[in-house]
This record gives sequence, structure tokens and C-alpha cells, in this order.
Amino acid sequence: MTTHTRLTNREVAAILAGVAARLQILDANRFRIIAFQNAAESIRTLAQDINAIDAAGELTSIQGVGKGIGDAIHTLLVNGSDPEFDALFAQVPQGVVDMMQVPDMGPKKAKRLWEELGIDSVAALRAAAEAGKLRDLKGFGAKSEEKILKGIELLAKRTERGDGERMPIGVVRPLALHMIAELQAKLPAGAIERIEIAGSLRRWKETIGDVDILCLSAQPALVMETFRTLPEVADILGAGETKSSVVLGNGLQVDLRVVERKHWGAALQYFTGSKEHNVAVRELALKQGWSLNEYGLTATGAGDAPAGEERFFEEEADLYAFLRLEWVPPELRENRGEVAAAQQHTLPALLTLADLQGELHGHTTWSDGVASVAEMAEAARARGYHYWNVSDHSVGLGIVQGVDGEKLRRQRVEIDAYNRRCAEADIDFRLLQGSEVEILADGALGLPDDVLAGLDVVVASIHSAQRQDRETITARCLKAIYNPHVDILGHPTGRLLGERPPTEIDMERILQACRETGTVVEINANPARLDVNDLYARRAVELGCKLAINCDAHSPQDLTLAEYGVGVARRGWLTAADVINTRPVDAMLALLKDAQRNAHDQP
DNA sequence: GCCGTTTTCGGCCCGACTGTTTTCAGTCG
Ligand SMILES: Nc1nc2c(ncn2[C@H]2C[C@H](O)[C@@H](COP(=O)(O)OP(=O)(O)OP(=O)(O)O)O2)c(=O)[nH]1
Ligand SMILES: [Mg+2]
Ligand SMILES: [Mg+2]
Ligand SMILES: [Zn+2]
Repeated sequence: MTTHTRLTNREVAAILAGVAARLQILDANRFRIIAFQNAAESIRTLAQDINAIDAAGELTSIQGVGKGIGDAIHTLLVNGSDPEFDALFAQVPQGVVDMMQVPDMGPKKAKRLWEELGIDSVAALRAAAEAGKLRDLKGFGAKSEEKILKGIELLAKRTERGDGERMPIGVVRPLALHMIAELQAKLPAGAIERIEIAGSLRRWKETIGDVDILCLSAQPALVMETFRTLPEVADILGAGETKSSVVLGNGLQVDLRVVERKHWGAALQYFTGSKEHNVAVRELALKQGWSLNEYGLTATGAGDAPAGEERFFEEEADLYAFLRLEWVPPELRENRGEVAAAQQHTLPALLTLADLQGELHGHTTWSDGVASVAEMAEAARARGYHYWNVSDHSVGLGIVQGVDGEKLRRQRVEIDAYNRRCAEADIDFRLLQGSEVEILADGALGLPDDVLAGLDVVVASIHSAQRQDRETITARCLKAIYNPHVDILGHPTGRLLGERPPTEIDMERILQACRETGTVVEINANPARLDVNDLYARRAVELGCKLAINCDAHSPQDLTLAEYGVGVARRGWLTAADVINTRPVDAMLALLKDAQRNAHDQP
């Protein structure tokens, strides 16, 4: 019996991060601080509910959670608070922690301003800087004040955007590609030998903190000068000999690093990250007697090579190979087991965009799509697909004109006619007829079973009453999953990146039910959704589920979004075998039929 | 505070850029 509300993974992670921040300000042991940061990050990126893990007594199985932090989390979950954490939170005000969000304001500066000038909020910091009160402090000058004011402005700009400082990959990626194209166009031919996106964008993370670009050039100064003067650049944060940092008008930061050829391999490895992956690889290198930085390896003397001996790598793969590691696809570089797998040479063969044979969720003018059935089919064929499931919305969705049984009968005629034309022209393409059937508030579906039975592939999803409590919305989806006509659970968590948090749905129970019934879990590739995300995708496969990658296209252009879904899948360690729409149409349909035959009654 | 195909103790990644530092700390990548 608990009297407090259940803490989410995100909330527990935030508390641990808050502890780490306060320990930083109090100048605690730096490894203790890192331990709390690591535990926070680990829990933030956990696919399973921390309460369930605690209930199973398995907290210390979480990477970075040992006895100390494990016990504290347990106390937190059971009592709603932990006395030692409470003391830390009472000791250092939130406002002082908030000050560390200001660029160039770290724990040391925040501590001194707090202790020596009593500044305990970003607002107070701004006032003091504007009044010129900071320059009296040793180590601070007029420039520091200026920088702090600029930093506060930048912070405000970043936080006024919905979700805070990170932007969805779907927004950032086109901007980054555009900047690279501009750079290449503005520079003389040959100035850029190689240029590549690095950082979280190369790893296809769903949100991007900043863009990182690596460039190989014999004229670094020219490249960076050109970069800093691109039209979209609003401000220059830093400009040194090897790297520059700028801010665009929309608040997005872009970092450029320029290197010479012999450093390319190590530099790309470094700049791709993640930080946690880099640390893991560098620790492994040390065990082999080599110190790794962004230039290459230097022997420490602890191994066979004499101390000071250097190794350089023109290609990233050469560096991994030297460390006796399989080359790690960037999407896996999150220190979630990939380094160990690379050592064993057991990394998964990740699926690729080219593996997709068709899609199973998309819309036409029969509901809220902007193109006809034939137009969408042509677009799908142009993508190299061999099938596409017409899954217009069912009735039950307020604003959208739904497709009922009668309309489906007429739509079937149109689909059959298109397929007949393909067959006559000997074209290996087939339209399927389905529905994106609404899971109504009580778990009933927006179409009757006898109508669903006549469809090829049924996607069930939620677009309304998304604020139901955890038990209600989970039971609602379970009911749909156990309907034998439902083939795919569409965008299961309902989140919209930067706009709407996921519903309270218990994904562990949902995924277990999907595995039980053979219901396929969707990776909705629309970059506003990316739902399920990488973590749930990986968990789904662990539990034995199959997945489908769908653009949920409402227009022909939307089909280009598939690459974002593939990014999620690869980050979830998925192979082609895990994703049903990598199969030819008949094999894919046979798989769904099998699941239907083996369907269980809902317990 | 966490962790272990060399360890249950003794490690824990490494460098660029900035400012006022007169020799390097702080912050960030
Ligand atoms: N070895 C090492 N590499 C780091 C560290 N911090 C950052 N890096 C590397 C790996 C990162 O992927 C890369 C770019 O840094 P960013 O701060 O931009 O991080 P990243 O792009 O991964 O995520 P983001 O979405 O920008 O927050 O630099 C560090 O502390 N140590
Ligand atoms: Mg970045
Ligand atoms: Mg960066
Ligand atoms: Zn849809």
C-alpha cells in the first residue's frame, strides 16, 4: 500500500541527475558524481518499468546501479523519497542547479556565485551580470559577464521550443544535409576531401542536441571560415584551429571539426560517439596497452609496443580492427552491450532500408491522405516496394472522415482493378487492403469483426482518449491485441516528439501480449512519432515479438521517411528477420495468418 | 559509487578552447 504516486523511470533518472548535479556543486568525489550520472542515464534509457524491476529485486542488474544507488532507488520507490537525497536537495537550491544549464556555467562557477554573491537562480544571475557585479570576483571579467548574458539568451531561445534543448531528428537532419551541401558549393573543388555527419545524427538518435560535422581538408582555416559565414549562422560560439561552433537562427548548435587524412579514422570514431561508447572503447584500448584519442593510438608501455609508439588509421574500421573489435554500426554505439558483442564478433546484421519490401500502414484520399490509391501505389513502386497496404482510418475518429464497411467494399473494387493492371503488365507489385482501425475508449474497435475479417492487414491504433490512466489504457490495447483480426499495433505509445508525452501504457505487458498473440509491433517511421522507439523495439525482439516499419504515409513524399524508421530499428539491434515487411508479400501474409491461427483467448 | 575472460581493490577517457591564468582551471566536446 503506497500513499504516493508511482515514480516513472524518467522521474527516478531526473532525481539521480539532480543528486549528481548537487554533488558536483558540493565538489564531491568526481567518480561518485559520474556514478550517479551513469545510473541516471541508464535508467532514463531503460525499456522496462523501474518499479517492476524493483519488485523483482533486480535493481542491481541495471548497468551502473550497485548496492548503494540500488538501495536508495528502492527507498525512493517505496516511500516516495530518500532521506539522503532530500538532504542534498535541501542543501543546494534548484535555482543553483538550473544555473548550470547556462552554457559555460559549470559547477565550479555556479558554486562560487552562489556562495560569494548569493546568486541562486538564472534570473538573479542575469540581474547580477547586467549590473556588472560579477567582474569583482576573482577569475571573472567583463567578458565573462557578456558571455553569461549571451548564454542566458541562448538558453531561453532553446527552452521556448516545446521539449527544451533537443530537437527531433526529422527537423535537424534536412538542415544538416543542407549546410553540408552549401559548404561544398561555396568552397573551391577539392577543398573538402571528405565530409561526414557525426555525433547523435550519425547514430540516428530520435532527438539531436547539436549537429556534429567532421571534415577532411588540407585547408582547415578556409573551411571553417566558410562554415562560420554560412547564411543561416546567427552566432559564433567558438573558433579555434581544429574546430568551430556556431548557432543557427533557430537555436540549433552546429559543431565542425576539421582533420587531416591520417587522423580521419580515429577522428570519426571520436566524433561519432556516443561519449559512453567512446569511454568504453578507450578503456578497452588501455587494457591492450594503448591510449586512444581523436588522433589515434599511443602505446602506454603496458602492452607489447614500446611506450610512445603511435598508430594512425585512415578508416574507422581499421581502428576497430586494430583493437580486435568488429566495426560497430554507429546506431549501436551507446554502450549498451555493443563493445562486448564486437569483441565476440557477435554484432547483429542490422537491417537496411533496402531490405524493406513494402509497407503495411498508409493513407489515401479515402480518409485523410492527400493522394489517391493509384498515386500512392505508384509512389510505393517508385521506392522499389512490392506491396503497400491501404490502411485508411476507420470510423470512430472525430475529425477524420472514416471508412466504413460499405466504403471498404467500394475501395476494394478500386484496389482490385489496380492489382489487375499490375498483373497484366507483369509488374511485381500488389496493393493490399486494410484499415487503421480505431481502438475506441473501451477497447472496442471502430469496425465490426466481420468487416475486419475481409481485410488483408489490420492496423489498430489509438488517436483519442489518450489520457486514460495506466490500467485503463493498457487494458484497452490488450483487448485490441487479443482480437484475432488485429495484425499490427500501430504507434503503440502515442507520443509526439516535442509535443506530447507517451500515454501511460504499460509497454511490458503490451509487448508480452503481442508476443503471445503474434500481433506485430509497429515502428511508425514518421519522425514526429518514431513509435515504438529504439528501446521498446529492442525489448520487443528480446521478448520474441515481430515488428513492422511503416511510414504511415499521408502523401507520396511521406514514403521517403522510411529511413527514420530504419534508424530506430537499427538502434534497436533489429535484423531483417525481426521485421515482417522485409519479407515478400506471400511470406509476410503467411506469417500473419499463422499468428491468427495460433491466437489465444485473452486471459 | 561501480565494477571484474588479468582484479573484490584500485582503478575510473582524453583533448580543444577560453579567459586574465602570469602557468592553468573550468567547461565542453
Ligand atoms: N571521448 C569523449 N568523447 C566525447 C565526450 N563528449 C563528447 N564526445 C564525443 C562523442 C560525441 O558523440 C561527440 C559529439 O558530442 P555531442 O556533445 O555533440 O554529443 P552527441 O552528438 O553524441 O549528442 P547530442 O545529441 O549532440 O547531445 O563528441 C567526452 O567526454 N569524451
Ligand atoms: Mg551532437
Ligand atoms: Mg557537439
Ligand atoms: Zn495512420
